[in-house]
Amino acid sequence: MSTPKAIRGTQDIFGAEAEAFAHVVETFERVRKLYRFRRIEMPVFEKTEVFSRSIGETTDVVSKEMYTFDDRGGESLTLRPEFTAGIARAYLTNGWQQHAPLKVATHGPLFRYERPQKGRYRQFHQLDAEIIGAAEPQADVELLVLADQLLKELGIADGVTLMLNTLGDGASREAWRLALIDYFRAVQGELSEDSQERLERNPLRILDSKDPRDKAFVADAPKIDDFLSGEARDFFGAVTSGLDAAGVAWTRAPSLVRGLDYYRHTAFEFVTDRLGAQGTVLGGGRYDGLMESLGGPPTPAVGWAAGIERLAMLVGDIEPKLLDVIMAVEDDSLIGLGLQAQAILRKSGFSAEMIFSGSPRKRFDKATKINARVLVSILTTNDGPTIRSQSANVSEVSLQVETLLKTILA
RNA sequence: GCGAUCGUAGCUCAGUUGGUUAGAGCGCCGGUUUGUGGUACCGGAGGUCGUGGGUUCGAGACCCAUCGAUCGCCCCA
Repeated sequence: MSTPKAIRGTQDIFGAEAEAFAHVVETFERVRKLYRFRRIEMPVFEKTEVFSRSIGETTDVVSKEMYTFDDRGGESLTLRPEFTAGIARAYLTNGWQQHAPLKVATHGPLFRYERPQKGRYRQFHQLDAEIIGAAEPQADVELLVLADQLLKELGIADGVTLMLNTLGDGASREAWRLALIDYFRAVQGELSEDSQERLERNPLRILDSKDPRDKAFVADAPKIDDFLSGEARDFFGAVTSGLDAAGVAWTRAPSLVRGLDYYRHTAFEFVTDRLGAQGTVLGGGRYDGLMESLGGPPTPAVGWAAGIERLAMLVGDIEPKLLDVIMAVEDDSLIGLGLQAQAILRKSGFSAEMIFSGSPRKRFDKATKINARVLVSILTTNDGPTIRSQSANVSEVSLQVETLLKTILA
């Protein structure tokens, strides 16, 4: 009988990596509460149109990366490739408008059919924070300050830079897009094959091409700043001055664009060079047009998502807290005594583990190999059942543990 | 979807130009020793060499396909 293999691009996370993963999530939960973002839980799948209508039919995510299937009733469903669309749908279908402006946060698995590589998986995990129903630039600022504090508390802010741009309002963005098409079409033959194709589908994407043939032209390409309406310029100015006031460092990235169609105004990425090709660790922006694409009223909103795996890689190994007590039961007739001691210790708030299998003579040796504050052996001596404990360093914990253990045989 | 590198024991790996019964360390199990903060020695279990074809007298090694991993492209968090 052969054992079924895990699905390509999925991960079974264990040990130090799992601890780092949990640390990222726990830190996010702690920080998000400081900013009063409310926790929400979302379904992992939605009707396919939730994503296709909001993210954009022509995007790579929708056109070739979604896990889409018909359920038994013949309805087309899709495993969520991102959080934002589902949250927008929930906002509309649950009447969450009554809570606007609504600050929400969640985290969990997402699914995209991509070629796995470093920091990229088919089932991956993100943190997500959104503010829905707030048109003010202060909402953008709050979200970015939250992101900045999260990275700082994870201890990885030093290697990560906030790249910031504005895409302008709908009209600004469209005028810029047309100017880019004009500009690049003139040199179309000299662009990379990928960019020649992008020219039709998503010309903004040419701006962050890595191909040197494209980079030569990107430098002199039309700048969004020349197409911004006065209102859009003021909005971006308010975001940047807000960040300055809050002490968040940022770098203007005039060619930073977003891959999804719904973004307007503020667009940002926190990037690092420590993760190879997958350098974006947290990204997002304002998506004022999204609610309308789902049939809702015009609703301003901003949000971001962060890759938990990528953050965990930057955080590095997190060692679990040192074990308080390791016990070796060196006599099978005393296992009950060991269980009693273990229960008392754990109920008193100390972590404890017990070795009671294998050769009785080797149990103590095994116990010594496990790093713990207190080493306890339970054995039979001339005085009968005996509990001995010792610790490398006398500490509050070791004293309390010894006191507890003394009560057992007393 | 495209390219490159790689798949040998639970883990890390060795295995010569193709040549007997595929090895080591760690880990695991047992024994002896030691006798209380990581002792030493002896023994044991564990492998259809990712999978399927092919070449050959003979394949872990060579060829093809396939699955998977890794790193890029692309995409994105």
